[in-house]
Amino acid sequence: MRTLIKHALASTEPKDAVSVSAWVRSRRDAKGFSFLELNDGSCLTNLQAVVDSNVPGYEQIALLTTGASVIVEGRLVASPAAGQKWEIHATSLKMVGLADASYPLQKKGHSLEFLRTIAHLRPRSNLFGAVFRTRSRLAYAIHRFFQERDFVYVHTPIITASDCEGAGEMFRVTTFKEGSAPAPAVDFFGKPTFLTVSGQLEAETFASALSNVYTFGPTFRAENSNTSRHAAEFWMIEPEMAFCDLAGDMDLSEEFIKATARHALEDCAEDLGLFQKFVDKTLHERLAFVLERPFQRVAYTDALEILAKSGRTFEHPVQYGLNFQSEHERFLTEEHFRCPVTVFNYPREIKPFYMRLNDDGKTVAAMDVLVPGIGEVIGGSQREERLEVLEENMRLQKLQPEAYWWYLDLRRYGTVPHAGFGLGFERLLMFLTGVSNIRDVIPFARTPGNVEF
RNA sequence: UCCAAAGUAGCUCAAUGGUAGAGCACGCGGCUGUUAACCGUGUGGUUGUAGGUUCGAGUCCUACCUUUGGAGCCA
Repeated sequence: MRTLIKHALASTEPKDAVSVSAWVRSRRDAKGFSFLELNDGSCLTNLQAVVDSNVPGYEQIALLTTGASVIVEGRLVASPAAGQKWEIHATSLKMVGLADASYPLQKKGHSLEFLRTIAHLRPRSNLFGAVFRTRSRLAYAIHRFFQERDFVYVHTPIITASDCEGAGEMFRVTTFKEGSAPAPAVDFFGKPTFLTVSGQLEAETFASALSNVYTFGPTFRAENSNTSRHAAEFWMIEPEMAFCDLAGDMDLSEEFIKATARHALEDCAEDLGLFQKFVDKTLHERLAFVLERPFQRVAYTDALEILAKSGRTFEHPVQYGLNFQSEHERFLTEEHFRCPVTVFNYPREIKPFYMRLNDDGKTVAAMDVLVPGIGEVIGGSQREERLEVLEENMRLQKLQPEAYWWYLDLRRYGTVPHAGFGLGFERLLMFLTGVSNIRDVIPFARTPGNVEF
């Protein structure tokens, strides 16, 4: 039976018979025997196999170059040399698949740019193995976070007919053949359809029945964004809570960030060690800081004042009614507060129609969580639960209420104050791993002009 | 999309306008409980693409392509 390397390495005693199936990371030949560094992706650390020349299969040793796949059976014993606690002394060696000289991954380091061009092979590298193990563990942690708090997981649709969700350019979905342009009325769905840019509106319907819900799924934006923080396809997490106001929303967002940071530190310690060493020397310090301190909460107008009084000259104006620019967010999180910052109560004009109008009549109950290094990682709000106010908002933003009849129904039948937020999973991963390009935390990145693999 | 920078061997990088090189990878030989093994040796190039300037272009100019960084949009 196959033993995963992570379990072999975690062994507390020698074992007479283990079988390891893995890929060769490197081979070192000695007189009469060879060392094989084996990795099966179950953990960062390799298992060293010692293969004596009289072991069945040794005649193929010269073929076992970096990248080849093998099955090694043998005894797990304490290693006499420094560098590893356990090693396997082979009793049989079986070559499964060769990797010829064109195998592009070397034992030495590669640039992230090069590895992106071989996205099908990069999970075999130390860094990307660590990134994608961490991604998996965090996805699990996120489900656990919500499930433990009695949130219901809702699968909101990928295909939508709402063409004005207000969250960015959308991809068209059609069954029309290339080059043809018939009317949407005779297309598959009988109207224009798109890939979702957010599951929020649908999530609100379920929150209005099941109280606390969340979505966690793929999301699409057709923006021509060429940055290290944007992808055309990404995964978004959107909790939505009934009978909840903005303060409760901010509480949950802070709790969420802290829980995922704690989980990463505890559950992905080995992989985080790699990130700390090779990607971001301040990673542990930053995560510990996030865990220890409450996030700073500052109203939009107060944040404006901090920026205005900073003595800094910013490239973009600091003025009521304008969104914060990257330089402003960076100043707040990286220089002024030096920790995650939650900015709330934004001017009504710069936020979407569904955000709840505050009593001042000028601001809405919106909040953005800004983190050092990444910028905005969470955007959320208390939703407008009053039918008349919501309809007025829609008219102000030139939206047609009829198109949102089902969304408005929530306000007609047993409306409740409710709130939620959206969070980009990849941006969270960037924050928790220190990896600075979104293309390196998603298995196969889709960006303008790039859909290979 | 805008601004800036960069594209040279499979990878990482050198090369005053004057004969394209090194390390690693890979091949061969040697040595060794090795561990990014080591020593010797060999293979490896339409210098991103297309034009232009020049006696001569990897090097200078123009356009395009790609990548990176920053900006906008946002998650």
